[in-house]
Amino acid sequence: MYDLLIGNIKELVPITEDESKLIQKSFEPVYLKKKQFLLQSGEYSNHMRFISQGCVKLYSIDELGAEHILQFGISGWWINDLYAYLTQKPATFFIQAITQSTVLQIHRDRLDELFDKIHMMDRFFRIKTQNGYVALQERTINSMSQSAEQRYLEFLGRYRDIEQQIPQYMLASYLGVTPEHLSTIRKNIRDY
Amino acid sequence: MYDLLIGNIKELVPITEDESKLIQKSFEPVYLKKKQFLLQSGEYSNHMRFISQGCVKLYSIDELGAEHILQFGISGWWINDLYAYLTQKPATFFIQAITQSTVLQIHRDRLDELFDKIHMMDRFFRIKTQNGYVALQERTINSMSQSAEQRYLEFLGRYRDIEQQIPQYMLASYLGVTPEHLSTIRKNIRDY
DNA sequence: TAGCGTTCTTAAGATACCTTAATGGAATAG
DNA sequence: CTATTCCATTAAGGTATCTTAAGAACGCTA
Repeated sequence: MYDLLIGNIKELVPITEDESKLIQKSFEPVYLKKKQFLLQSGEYSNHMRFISQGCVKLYSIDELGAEHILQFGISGWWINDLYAYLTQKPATFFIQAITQSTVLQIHRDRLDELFDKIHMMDRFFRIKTQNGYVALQERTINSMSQSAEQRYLEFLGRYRDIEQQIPQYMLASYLGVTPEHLSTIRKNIRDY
Repeated sequence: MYDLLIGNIKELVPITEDESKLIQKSFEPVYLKKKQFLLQSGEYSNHMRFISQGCVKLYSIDELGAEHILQFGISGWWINDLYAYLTQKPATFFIQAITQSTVLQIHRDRLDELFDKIHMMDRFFRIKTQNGYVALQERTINSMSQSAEQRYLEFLGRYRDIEQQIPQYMLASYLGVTPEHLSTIRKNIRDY
């Protein structure tokens, strides 16, 4: 279970065997059933989270009660309400399991200890965050310059592995359209 | 000129006097006239850039020739086509001075040296990138859940210092609406 | 101070996407 | 296995935003 996590780290930075052991000891597993919450709006987010298995979603609910999915997470991805984690303020997002999932999480205090002991942990999270930033930036550009149909097709091309794990109305929420509209988009594509 | 840069770093992580000197030696100033480019699409982005003075914009141009502004940068902000910088591929974005500006930039090779010599530099960019990620995430949520008028008002509340340095059509591009539409939004607000 | 390019405004018609509502099929719980 | 809830589809009418076009205001520069 920890292999995926350690592999994820070693992919980007070198760590020693001892450091690897220390890291593993700092994470604890969380088992989630389908639809179970890992975090709810209003709670404090004191852990960094790595998805070992399954599929989860990060979303917010606006004043009108509508759900907006910011991010999906599958095996090998990190997920968090980063703002809440960093500021130690109550979360504004929800994190919920879409399928039965296993998450490895580390408490902020443990992680801060690792940051002080292991230079490469700072580097690892620097690079990870940079990559996440770039991906989010590209999504922003796409949502500004592309039609819903183009965004749908691009999502399919890039994340077919996620598309197969989620219901269509969640993809609609991620793309920023109504489920009805996504349905007509798909119909238009079918009809060429 | 370097005071703002060093202050920006010391705000987040502790560095020694020697390290501060080393950092300053690694950055070089770039002076930009109004409308001058710091980076153009197709070029390689080999520097991390800190805006010491002035106002610049980071934008892309889509297939239809329309400009989409991803980020403004003013005094004290970092700006880059991070994807191009990290992957060493040709840039897809432009960075252009809106007003006469001074930028402090560091070459990737120098920065990588700093990362190896100074643990706190990795931490500094980790935290900076995390903060940038959180800000971008909030912008994403806003563009998904709010009307153009709400986004305009929120921008005014948050970045009035930027709004005063840029023409309105650039703000329209940043908000993801046409200049004409922003104009009618403003009219509606005037008329209560 | 005149002239010219740049930016902002206004308005009419077009379009992408939303809202609501109804239906049938698929998944899930008892 | 059946009832019930959840999910995808379709369609009609509505709204936010875009496109196009024109003129007005602003700000350089000669």
